[in-house]
Amino acid sequence: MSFKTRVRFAPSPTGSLHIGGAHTALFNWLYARHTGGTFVLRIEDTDKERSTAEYEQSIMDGMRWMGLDWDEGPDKPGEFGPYRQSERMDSYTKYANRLLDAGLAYKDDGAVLFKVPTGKLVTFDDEVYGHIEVLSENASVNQDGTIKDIVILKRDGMPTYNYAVVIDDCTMNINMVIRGEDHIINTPKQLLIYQALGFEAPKFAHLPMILGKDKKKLSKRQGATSVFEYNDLGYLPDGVFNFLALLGWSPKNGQEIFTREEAIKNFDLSSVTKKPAVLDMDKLNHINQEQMKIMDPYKLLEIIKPFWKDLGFDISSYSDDYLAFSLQTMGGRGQTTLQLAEYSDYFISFDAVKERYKADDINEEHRPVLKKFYGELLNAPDFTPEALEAFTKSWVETNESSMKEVALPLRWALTGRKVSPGVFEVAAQLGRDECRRRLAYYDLV
RNA sequence: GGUCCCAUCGUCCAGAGGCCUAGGACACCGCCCUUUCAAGGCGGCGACACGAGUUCGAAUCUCGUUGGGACCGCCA
Repeated sequence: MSFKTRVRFAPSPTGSLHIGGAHTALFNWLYARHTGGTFVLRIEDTDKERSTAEYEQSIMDGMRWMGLDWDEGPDKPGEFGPYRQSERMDSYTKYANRLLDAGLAYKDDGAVLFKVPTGKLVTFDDEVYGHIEVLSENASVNQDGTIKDIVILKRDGMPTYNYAVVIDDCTMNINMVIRGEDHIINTPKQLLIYQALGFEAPKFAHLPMILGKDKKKLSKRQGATSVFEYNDLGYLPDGVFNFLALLGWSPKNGQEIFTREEAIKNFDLSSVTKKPAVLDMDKLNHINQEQMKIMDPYKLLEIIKPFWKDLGFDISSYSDDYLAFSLQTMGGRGQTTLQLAEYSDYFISFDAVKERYKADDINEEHRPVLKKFYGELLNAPDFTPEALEAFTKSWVETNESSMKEVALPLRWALTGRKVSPGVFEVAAQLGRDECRRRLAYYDLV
C-alpha cells in the first residue's frame, strides 16, 4: 500500500514571511521532500480586513528566496484546489449546514457556532510532543473559565481559523500537520470539529517556538520582519536555511553545516526538540560564513554583484572569472555577503584604496629601500603568489630587510587595509600592471 | 487567573538508566601560524533549575516545587 505524505504551509497574507513562518515552512518542506510527499501552499485569507494580494506575493517570494518550492498552491493548480480559503467558501457553508442540521451547531446574531461538548476527553499523539489530552470543556473557554462555543462562520460569512483549517486539511487530504507550538492549544478544538463531522484527523507535529533574545515569541515588531531583510543584511538563502534547520532539530550524525540535499536526506521529525529556541545572530553569522565557503564561486558572485553595485562600484569592466577568483582569493573571510563585498573592494576599485590610504605612514628613510624592492618585485619573471613570496623571502634575506618591512606597506598600497588575504595572493590576482599602477601612485616604485 | 507545553554550558544542539569526572557548535578568553586577520590550527572558561522518590545505579523514569513559554478574538 502506498501512502503519500501531504503537508501544507498555511500562512495568512497579513504580513510578509517572517522568520517564524519561514521556520515552519522549512520543516514542512523538509518533511515533504524527505518522504517524497507533496508540499501544499495554502493561503488563509479569511480575514478580509487585513489580507492583501501584496503580502500573498511577498510570502511566495520569500519562500522562493529560501528555495522552498511547493507542489500545489495558488499559482500551481492541483486536484485539491483552489488554494486560497476565500475561494473555498462552498465547502465551509456545506459542512456548517451539516453541523447545523445535526444540531451540533447553532446560529447566533448571524454567526454560526459549534457547540462545545462536555465530558469528552480529547487526545492526540503529537509526533513531537507526544501524548496530549484535554477535557473537551477546557478546550475552548472564556477568560472567566466558562465554556465558549466555537464560532465557525463569522457574521460576514467567512469561516474562522479553527474551522477552516479542519475543513481544508480534510478536503485537501492533508495527512500530517506541521505547525508552530502555539497551535498545540488549538488542536483540541479542531479535533472536536473533526469528530463532529466524522472526519479522520491527520497526524500532528508541533514545532518549538523561535524566541527573541528576550525569550519572548518573535513578533512582527521584534527583530527582522521579512526574510528579505536577511538578504539585505548579507545572509545567503542557504545560510538562513541551514541556520533555521538547526533550530529545534539536528541530524543524527551531528553535522552542522549541510546542503539542502543533506538536510532532506537526514531530516527526521522524531528528532525535533520540544524546547523553544532563542534566535542567535552569532550562530547565523557563523553558519552563513561556512555556507559562503562551500558555495559555488560563480553563484556566490551573482549574489555579491548587487552589493558591490550598492556600494557604488562599477564592475562592468571585469570578467566573471576575475571577479569569482577575487572572491575565492578572500579565502573565507567575512561572515556576510555584505562584508565580503566590502572587504574585497580593492579588487574592483583602486579609488576605494586611495580613499582609505594616504601613505603618510611611509618613512622617507625607508622609501628608497621599498622602491628598490618593489621595482624588482614587479619584474619578477613569474607573477604567482608562490613565486612572489619566494622572491621576497630571499630578497629580504640578502638585503638585510624583513618581511614585515616590505610586505606590510605593500598590503597598504594594494588594498588600503590593514587586513587582507596573503598579500602575494592579492598581488597575483591584481596582476603585474595593476600592482605597478598602485605602487606608482604612492611613489613606491 | 485558567488551560496546555517546556526545563542540559550565555546561545543552539548530543545525551532515550550504567559508555557522563556530561559531548559538539557559536560566542567569549588565551596561545600558535603568518607579511596582516576578517583566514587557519590548538587550548581554556562554561550546564544536567530545586526537592523527594523508584533503582544496585538517574541528566535520563515518577511526583512535587520553582522558573519560562504559548493560548484564552466573529486574528490566524
